[in-house]
Amino acid sequence: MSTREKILHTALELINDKGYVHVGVREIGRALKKSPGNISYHFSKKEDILIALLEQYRETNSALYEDYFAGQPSAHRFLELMKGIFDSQFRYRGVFIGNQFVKEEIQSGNRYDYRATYQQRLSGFTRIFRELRESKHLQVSDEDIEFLVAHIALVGRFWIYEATLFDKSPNQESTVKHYLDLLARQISLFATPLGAQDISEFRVSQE
Amino acid sequence: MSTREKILHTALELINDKGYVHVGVREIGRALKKSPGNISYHFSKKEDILIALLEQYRETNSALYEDYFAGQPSAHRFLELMKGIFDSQFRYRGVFIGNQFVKEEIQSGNRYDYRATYQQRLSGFTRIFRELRESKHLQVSDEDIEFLVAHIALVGRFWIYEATLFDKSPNQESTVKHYLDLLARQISLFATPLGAQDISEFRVSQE
DNA sequence: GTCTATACAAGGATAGAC
DNA sequence: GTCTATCCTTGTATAGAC
Repeated sequence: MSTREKILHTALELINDKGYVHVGVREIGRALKKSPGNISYHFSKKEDILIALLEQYRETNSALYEDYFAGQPSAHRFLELMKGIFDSQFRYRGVFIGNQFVKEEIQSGNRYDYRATYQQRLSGFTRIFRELRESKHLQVSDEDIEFLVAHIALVGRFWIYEATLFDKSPNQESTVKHYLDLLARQISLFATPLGAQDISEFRVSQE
Repeated sequence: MSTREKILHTALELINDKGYVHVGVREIGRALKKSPGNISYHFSKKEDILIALLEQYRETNSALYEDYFAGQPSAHRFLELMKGIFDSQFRYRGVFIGNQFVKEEIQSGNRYDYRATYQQRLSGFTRIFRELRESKHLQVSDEDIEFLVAHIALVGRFWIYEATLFDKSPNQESTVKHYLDLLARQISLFATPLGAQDISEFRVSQE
């Protein structure tokens, strides 16, 4: 593992544990028995570490979406996709939580074009729901789809904040299960009998 | 207005505008033509300013809940309550957004017992939905209520994060309207004809 | 190209004079 | 209640060794 990769690995662990603002450049160096200046050599700004982690996260997710779109649309496979995304968000939780910076980076769009990725994700979800309508898993109007997409955009982004709000280090399995369950119940409200069966099968498979 | 109140007022403005981490003690002092040491005299730690603002926010909200529970339960009045809460969250948006600290304060529970307040709010929502069932506005099982409460807890806390994610200073009226609308649509899914009429009346009144 | 040592600036916190 | 002076930590930049 290169020094750069080691830094990212250690930084993510520390950030998940203590939060971005409380992890100093000196501390990352100490954990790796390197000098703080060496960290600066690989990442000239502390924020650059966060950018690199965000990039890793985005690549993981893009692969998950590609997998989904390569197969047949179904409520079951959609929930599997969401489980993959939630697991990956959990792994990178420290990157999202409690730092003004990610927000600023998103707003400035200088280095990490989050806005474009986000728009892509939203149209991805719109496409997913339209396909689930065509495949008779969901019975939804265009307005319903808009509503569901807005819902997923919010829940899918902020569940991890809520999960770590009262519990500093929650259990990944039960936490992801809880929020997936909420999501499953939400789309159940628009499911056809076929979709409902698919969803209940998924929920059983997660027991 | 006492110096203490002036500090809180100015700090909230600056924090809403620039974010907590980017507002320095020296800067608050400069805006008030006071020395930084004087700010420290009134609030020995920068975090204490945030605590005091959280306290103001909580008091505003408690009054709103009391008003609601003093009257008759209805879907319309419930949405009015939520509008009051959303407006107040908007006013204090900088306090919630982009700082690790509020989270830590919640977790430690040293000075600001957020956990207890939060639990109160959750049982408040459970009560509200049970009453709306009794008054024939909603047709919900106990499981549905649990689901709706979980939903409101998440959306009601994090909509303001989402709203400021891509837009640094969003328009209060249209933003609150958008998220209230999502909320109205969500409870519409469980509404009786009476409740549905109540909800659509509310939506019309917000045009 | 990789790393260490070190200097500098900015911001929160504190002691003590008035 | 208010101010000045000072300390300490932390992000950042750079000179120079290997």
